[in-house]
Amino acid sequence: MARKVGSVGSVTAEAILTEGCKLFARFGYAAVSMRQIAAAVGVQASAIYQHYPNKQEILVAILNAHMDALLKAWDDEVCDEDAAAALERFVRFHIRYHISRPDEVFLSYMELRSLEDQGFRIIERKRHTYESVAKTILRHGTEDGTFSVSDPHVAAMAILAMLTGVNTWYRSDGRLSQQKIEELYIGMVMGSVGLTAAPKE
Amino acid sequence: MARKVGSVGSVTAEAILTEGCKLFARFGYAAVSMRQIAAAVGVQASAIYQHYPNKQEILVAILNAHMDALLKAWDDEVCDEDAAAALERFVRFHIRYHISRPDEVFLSYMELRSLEDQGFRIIERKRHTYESVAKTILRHGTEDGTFSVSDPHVAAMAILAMLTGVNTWYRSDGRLSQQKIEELYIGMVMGSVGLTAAPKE
DNA sequence: GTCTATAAGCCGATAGAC
DNA sequence: GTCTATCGGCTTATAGAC
Repeated sequence: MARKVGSVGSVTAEAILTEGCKLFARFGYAAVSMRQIAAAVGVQASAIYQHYPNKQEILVAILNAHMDALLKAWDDEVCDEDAAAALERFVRFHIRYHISRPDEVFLSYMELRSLEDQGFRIIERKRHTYESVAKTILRHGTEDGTFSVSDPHVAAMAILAMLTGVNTWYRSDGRLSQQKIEELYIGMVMGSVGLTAAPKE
Repeated sequence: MARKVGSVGSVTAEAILTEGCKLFARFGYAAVSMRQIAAAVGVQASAIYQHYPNKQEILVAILNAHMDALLKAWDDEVCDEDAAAALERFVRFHIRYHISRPDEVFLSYMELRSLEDQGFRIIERKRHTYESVAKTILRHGTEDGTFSVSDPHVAAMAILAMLTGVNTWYRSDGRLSQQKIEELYIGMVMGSVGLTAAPKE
């Protein structure tokens, strides 16, 4: 298991995040020891401190990377279109992205409480930025008369919770394909903002 | 702090659940020590073992009591009515009940992973029973033509996630009254199952 | 960059006095 | 029913060899 010779630091640093994410999601931040993470990576616990100053910074790095990747992925996807098409695109994007990273998603919802002051503020702000994506789509669609929404903020929070909830029951070998799930949720989301028919089909 | 004389065991047993719930919700099950719980109750750690055989059983007792109270509260509320009225009643009930017990709700979603085999199965089953309440309302309403729902199971999970999500942002001193929140969510839920107008107003 | 060894302290749980 | 005292084990983090 020793990798003393020929080991590459950046590989270890990356593996610490990958294995830490899996373990934190499975057992909870507080329940996972540095020894457990080290064992999963294939090094001794003390080697971790070459890459992260303490356990807390591992969690911060995982959540930061997740939020940055999420925001970047949406930036790559977004384009100019009407409100209904934008909402449909967002629903598909959110479901697809969140289903593909269940551990990171679970962590970023459940372990915010394990973050200390500065890390908490940074992650919370990035989360808020992502929530604003949904809120902005809903506000624009409401202002131009496409949607019938009383409170865009509440509607955004409701829709985000609904979509993220897929992760609690989705199984890749389950009854429904990802495509089918996207369509079911698009139907419900569109209905919830006052649109009766799906924009396509 | 000692209560050696005149202490009543059942009061301590109850306080352990109350304080344990607060602490577990705030810091996570694994991060809370028996000493912390004991300090919050006002006894020494060893006194806890008079009431619960170990830490795990405290968590099980908290979650069991929560699920039993939730199912009982719905049983007291339910009555014979049409599907739209039943769904509206359920939405109001779920929001009201969950807002009033944020710690228990957070725990029952986040610390399922901290439960060992038997406790997990018991709690999971009670959760499933509660999910069936929503599912049954949606299935009946779909069968009699009230709702337009493609998949009652997915719709139930989506609606439950949306409603439970209120707890992530609700503040009792916030912009919106509980009454107003219920109405906003009823509007969105009704829309998501294909009903355009609210049954009242 | 990773190792071994270790410091200093908290953990869950138990024994026995009152 | 609660206390004090304690056991063995595991924790985060550091020091110094290679």
